[in-house]
Amino acid sequence: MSNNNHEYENPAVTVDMLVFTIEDEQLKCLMVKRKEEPYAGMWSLPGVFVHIDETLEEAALRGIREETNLSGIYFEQLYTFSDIHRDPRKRVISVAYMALVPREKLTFCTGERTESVSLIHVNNLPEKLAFDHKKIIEYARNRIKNKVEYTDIAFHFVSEEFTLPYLQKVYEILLGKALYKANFRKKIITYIEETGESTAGDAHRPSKLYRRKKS
Amino acid sequence: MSNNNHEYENPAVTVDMLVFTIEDEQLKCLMVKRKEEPYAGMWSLPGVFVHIDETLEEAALRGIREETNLSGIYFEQLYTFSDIHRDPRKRVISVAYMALVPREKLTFCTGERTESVSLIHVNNLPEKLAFDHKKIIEYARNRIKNKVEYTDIAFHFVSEEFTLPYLQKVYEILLGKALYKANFRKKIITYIEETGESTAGDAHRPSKLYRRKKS
DNA sequence: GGAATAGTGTCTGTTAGACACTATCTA
DNA sequence: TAGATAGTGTCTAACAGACACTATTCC
Repeated sequence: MSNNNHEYENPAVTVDMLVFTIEDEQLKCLMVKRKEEPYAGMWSLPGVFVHIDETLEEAALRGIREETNLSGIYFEQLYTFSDIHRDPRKRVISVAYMALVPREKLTFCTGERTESVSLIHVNNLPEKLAFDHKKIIEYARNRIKNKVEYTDIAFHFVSEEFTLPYLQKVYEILLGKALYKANFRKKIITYIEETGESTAGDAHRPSKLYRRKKS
Repeated sequence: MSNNNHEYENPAVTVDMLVFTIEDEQLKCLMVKRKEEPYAGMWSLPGVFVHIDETLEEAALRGIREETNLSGIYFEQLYTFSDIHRDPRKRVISVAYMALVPREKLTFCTGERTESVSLIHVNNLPEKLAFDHKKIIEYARNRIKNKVEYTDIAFHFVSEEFTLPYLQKVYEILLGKALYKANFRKKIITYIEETGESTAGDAHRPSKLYRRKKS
């Protein structure tokens, strides 16, 4: 299949997964501590080599399942990274996929090829990450921030039923700025409907629960 | 390098280029008529296999230069397509790049591996295109339509100096709907400045020439 | 002056931003 | 009733949409 003419040698293709969630009022990304070289002992995004008989989406889901229990989640293709020396071993082109999940849906476990798995606060990343993964995470961070403004991706971070104070908090975390309560509610109210239920038990007024409107 | 285990066989990687421009008040895409199998005689996007020692961007520019004179143009990565059988020969993953150019900057010539090169009206594509290129073009068409609303990509279709009536026409073509002249001007005026020149010679009021503001 | 296109003024309804207010829970 | 958080009413300025008007050119 390969020969000495570089025109006919194929680069390897990987998929790197970014699983984002919100925990402790912070945007976090699932990362794994590498067991093997290169970058042994460093944090990296979970990733897999793309098999010859699977699509990128299938590879992405396979990668996610190695460390988590996730299925039926929202994810989208982010960008394809191709710097020549992004992997010190050989030429590797990586397609990044981004998943957004509510914290309650996510449980994770250490995979075979990893030392540990953890949720890393995106605004407080370790100084050095494996490969070009810092760049990839920053790219994703930016995409999220932008899309929050003109799409409904923020809803992927909350469960089916949610309170408006919490949804607002999510928006504030993703946008990185405070919002006016009354204005936020006026804008968001058209996309949601009351479930009829409320939270209760705290020493203050309970908040109503909402779900997204189907329309 | 490769063996019988499919886990270690690499898919081939190509870059497909979409060069968009506006001609005769229509959005058009540069396409080539294929000389070789597969899909000989059919229209397809210009594309190249990615060399082991070049980035995707470098490959994209190389692909563009085979049929055009373009350099220093605007282009962005569009999406990576990975359907298993998108290429009947073998497994090929393709990264699509999209370039936007004013018609005056573009000249093109038939490359070595192609029968002819032409600008195809995007709203009136041939019934069948090679590979999954129809899907790719439609994806790009959508991206352009969306980004016109919240970015300044429309400016890439006009030359450095332009009239407001023409710029409005470009917006209308990209959005696929008519705009009110007064409202369009009010919105766009903050991003541009007069050159001091005007068009002239027609049997009507000449229009002022503008350029983009740097700020 | 007439045909044609360039360019402006303005009214209206909607929305973003800011802020002050009222409501409901538990201890 | 105090403390805490949920939720509402409203003013203002900015903006989008719609439309009617004026301006400049060449014949």
